Amino acid sequence: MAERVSGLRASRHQKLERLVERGVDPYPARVRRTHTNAQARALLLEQERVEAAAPPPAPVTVAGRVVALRGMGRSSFADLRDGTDKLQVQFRRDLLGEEYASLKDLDVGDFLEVHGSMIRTRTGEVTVEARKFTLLSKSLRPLPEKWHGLRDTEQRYRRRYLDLIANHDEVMPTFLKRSRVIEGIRAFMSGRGFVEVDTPVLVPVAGGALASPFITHHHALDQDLYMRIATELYLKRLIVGGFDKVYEIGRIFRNEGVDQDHNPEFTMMESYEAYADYTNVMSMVEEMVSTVAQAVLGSAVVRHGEQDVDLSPPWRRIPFLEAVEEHAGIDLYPYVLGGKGADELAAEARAKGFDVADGPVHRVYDKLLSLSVEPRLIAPTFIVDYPMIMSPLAKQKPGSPHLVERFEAFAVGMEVANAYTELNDPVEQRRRFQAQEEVRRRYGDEEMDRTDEDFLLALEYGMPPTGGLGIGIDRLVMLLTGQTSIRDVMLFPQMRSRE
RNA sequence: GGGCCGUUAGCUCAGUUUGGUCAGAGCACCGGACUUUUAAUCCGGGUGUCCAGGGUUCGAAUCCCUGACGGCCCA
Repeated sequence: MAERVSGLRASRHQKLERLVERGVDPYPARVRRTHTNAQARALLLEQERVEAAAPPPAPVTVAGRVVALRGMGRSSFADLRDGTDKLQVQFRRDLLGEEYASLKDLDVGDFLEVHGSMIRTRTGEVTVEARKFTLLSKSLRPLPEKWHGLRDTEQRYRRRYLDLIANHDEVMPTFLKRSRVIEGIRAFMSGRGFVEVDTPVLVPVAGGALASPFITHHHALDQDLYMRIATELYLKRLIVGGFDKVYEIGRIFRNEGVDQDHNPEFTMMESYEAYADYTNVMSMVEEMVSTVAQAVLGSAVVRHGEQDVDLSPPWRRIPFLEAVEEHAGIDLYPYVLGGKGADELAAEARAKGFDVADGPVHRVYDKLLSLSVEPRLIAPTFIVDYPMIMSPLAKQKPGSPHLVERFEAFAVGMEVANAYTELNDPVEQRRRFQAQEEVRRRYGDEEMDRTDEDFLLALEYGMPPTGGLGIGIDRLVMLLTGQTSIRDVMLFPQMRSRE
């Protein structure tokens, strides 16, 4: 029973019916491809290179999507695209006979298998001269326009497959690079002796970051569970268990807004290295990012708007308090020492023209950093030594009781990494969690770290001094591909459902 | 959460200021011509829930209200 279709789609359905009437299977199960488009092209080039007099290469069978059709009467051309290349096909009535007429049931968007010889046309185009062709899959919808592609951002994100087809040359390379960035990170980490692990996504306590979790429920256990907001606390349990170097690349879920560099689910790489501290991690990050850039782009220099940004080590290192002092003109030291309070700081910040709300002091610190410092950090920069209140999982900096050994890495005005010398003192860790709970109660702020008793128990068994790292893969891909929206480096960014 | 902008044919977009030959163009598609095209070309054809729902009006794509979705900026 055919779906009732109207307008532009009707003609494709009519073609489909004609094909079925002729006994053609519009969706056959078998493909007899002998060469990818790239291989077929290479075959001809190789033959031309070796000797013009050499025997012509044997016929090939290629397959792909018809992305262009040019009818010329007794001869027609199609462009066939597979995952490797685009290849022209010529159909000649004198070579195809009766079969030539069935071209009229072919549409742009159909998948086709073509058997024929590799030739060069008079204009020099490498071409398959068809002797036989078989429909592999009938397309029932017209594709977006060939000149402008698909411009509507909403459609590009909601129907990414169309974006990939219509804007192939712009969009596909970004996602291929994304894949190679992740490969590059794995190679780098593996080369340094790190072991890749998988830890739970569904967790009883959403800890390890200052963020709101998604909540869900397990029916059989009759227990609420959370989607992880970090992998940190599980990876540290593994350090307790005796892994010296572990990392995980995985999806993280944070119940927060959507904007140009936030998506509720995103990909993070976290690593933990025993017997290391945050200075070792800094060196590793510099090296990793420039190595991956080199591997994926062939250069450690990326383009950001009008300027070149060199990712080669060493990166600039600026203490947190100095950075805020320099860019915001506010001396945070009295606040960090505890002499002055959060409301006073918020008032001072507002007096300097920063739009910050009253709230927990760590929020004001964070706001000042993101308003005054972050946008100016175009060249890769480490901000180091954060106020302790912002960083409940980081170890105190020796000699600076209110600071911790923490850094964040910034580039092109965006945070890309966060790392600590990990706090491994279980008594102190409990105290820090309690301080977080305290702030949560006082301000009703869900974005505070949560006490994870099972994690504290693990720490009590003893964790070696450890350097830990979290690096946002999506943002790293943005940095390396020059994209300014996280949606353009995620295949399926979060969108509101349409009703 | 606030502000601004957008939503019209399968796609890319005009048309909204000033309500009335405003249902339009290009590509795509359909019919015809064409044996070397590659944004093929030439001739003919408009295929539509103007985002949705209310309202104003003799008359609404256009003005007003509400809502949906998206983008950008701010928070």
